[in-house]
Amino acid sequence: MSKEGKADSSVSWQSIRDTMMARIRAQDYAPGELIPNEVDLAAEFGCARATVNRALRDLATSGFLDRRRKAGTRVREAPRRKATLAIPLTRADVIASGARYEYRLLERKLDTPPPLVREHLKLSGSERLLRVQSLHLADDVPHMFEDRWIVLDTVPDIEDVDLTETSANEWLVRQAPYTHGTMEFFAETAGARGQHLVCAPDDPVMTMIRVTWLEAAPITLVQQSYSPSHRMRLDL
Amino acid sequence: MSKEGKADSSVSWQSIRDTMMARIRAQDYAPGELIPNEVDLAAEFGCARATVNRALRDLATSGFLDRRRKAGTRVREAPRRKATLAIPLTRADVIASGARYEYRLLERKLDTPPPLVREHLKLSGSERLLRVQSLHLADDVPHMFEDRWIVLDTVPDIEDVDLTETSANEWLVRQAPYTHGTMEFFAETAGARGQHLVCAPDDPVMTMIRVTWLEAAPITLVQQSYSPSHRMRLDL
DNA sequence: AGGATTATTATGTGCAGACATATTAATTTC
DNA sequence: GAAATTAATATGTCTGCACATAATAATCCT
Repeated sequence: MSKEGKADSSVSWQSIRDTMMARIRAQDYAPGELIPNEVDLAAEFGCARATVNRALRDLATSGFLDRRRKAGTRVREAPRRKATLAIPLTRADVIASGARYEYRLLERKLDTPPPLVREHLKLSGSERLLRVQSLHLADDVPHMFEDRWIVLDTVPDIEDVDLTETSANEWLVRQAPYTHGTMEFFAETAGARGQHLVCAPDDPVMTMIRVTWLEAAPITLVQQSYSPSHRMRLDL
Repeated sequence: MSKEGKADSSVSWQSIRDTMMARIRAQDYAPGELIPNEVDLAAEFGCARATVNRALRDLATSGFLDRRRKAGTRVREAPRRKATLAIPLTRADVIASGARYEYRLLERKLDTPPPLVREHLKLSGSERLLRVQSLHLADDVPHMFEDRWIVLDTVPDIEDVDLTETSANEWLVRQAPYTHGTMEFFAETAGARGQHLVCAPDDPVMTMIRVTWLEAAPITLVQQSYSPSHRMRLDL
């Protein structure tokens, strides 16, 4: 009983968020229904409207509330909850799992892309492309096979980088920030990659294709195939 | 030339965020380095500190900046960009893709879970479980096969729901909000599910296992296997 | 010198007030 | 009665100020 002079007299936006979240869960506010407006809630909680605003804004970006000016705030009927999937940084992910990480450059050469890659990267045909294939291991076991195409017109500097030590991904993440991109996940058979991933050609593997852009200029397309035993885990 | 009296005199937090983002991209602030503090930036932009704070906070949650009290704000060396993966609401997803959605209940019965399911849900053994298998179609083509276990002790109400019309997922999303959960993605062979997904037993399919909880009580475990042609797409 | 104590500083957050903006509701006009 | 105008309202955001908090830097004491 000592320092309840000031800080305790005001209410934190987190506590309001938690209280409102509990009410939504308990269906004190029915799904689809309007909740009290910010002024009323501020009066109820005994705080400024800005504090309520911060709490409700947070719940809205988390997908539990829908807010519109004048129309008010209502509880989402089917809360669209999202898991955040961080773009894989294989080295960090492997080390975080407690395993020893190793990277092996398999091939690096200027190459002509197949039609599918050209289409993904929206290439005109005159661009120079660097193709890099590599293998990432966890505790000496093959973890992921990577086949990458890099548009040298967009990131010319990478042509002089030694990719035997640093993976292309790590260099690009640091040196070539992208503005946007897309990811695709699907299952397919290992095929020839089974050789690198130490599995049969008809074993199922999870493959991710990622394309990144710097505004309108394509940077890289990478296809990563994970070892059959790998599972991608996400928290909700 | 009319209404530049007031609104224009203040700077929006979005414009500050965009300016700072451009500087990070252009490496005006080097990776790993401190950027000016909020007071200085506010002076530069001619706005209140709170406005700068909002902009920088946004960039921090997007993964481009690291902020610590007293230590200041610095540019992340390897920005950990995240894609938000919304939990699949199959009906909405199929319809959004422009296809006709159809749902078929295949089986619904009280059943005893195999050890793997029991382990995932941390069951003691005394719980009653409802097992629901269903097929979701897009334009009359099998899209996803679902095998679900529902813990009736946690959501007793679902025992009386007619699951021939409404899928268990849609009911649960609306009626049984969860506090947290996990998702796992991996590739496997279709096996017996090939019968429902109209593919060979050794065709590779992408499977997701999702477990959700209401505090410490398990709600449901669902295993969804997608048609071999399906690709999960995300924007970055 | 080493360790404990005391400033100092940058971010985090709260408040009251003001105006902006998007919508919806009410009202007027034809 | 339909269309156009006007009013009302809830959220969005900015300002200026104050104090809280965490972490570092400086200082003091032995």
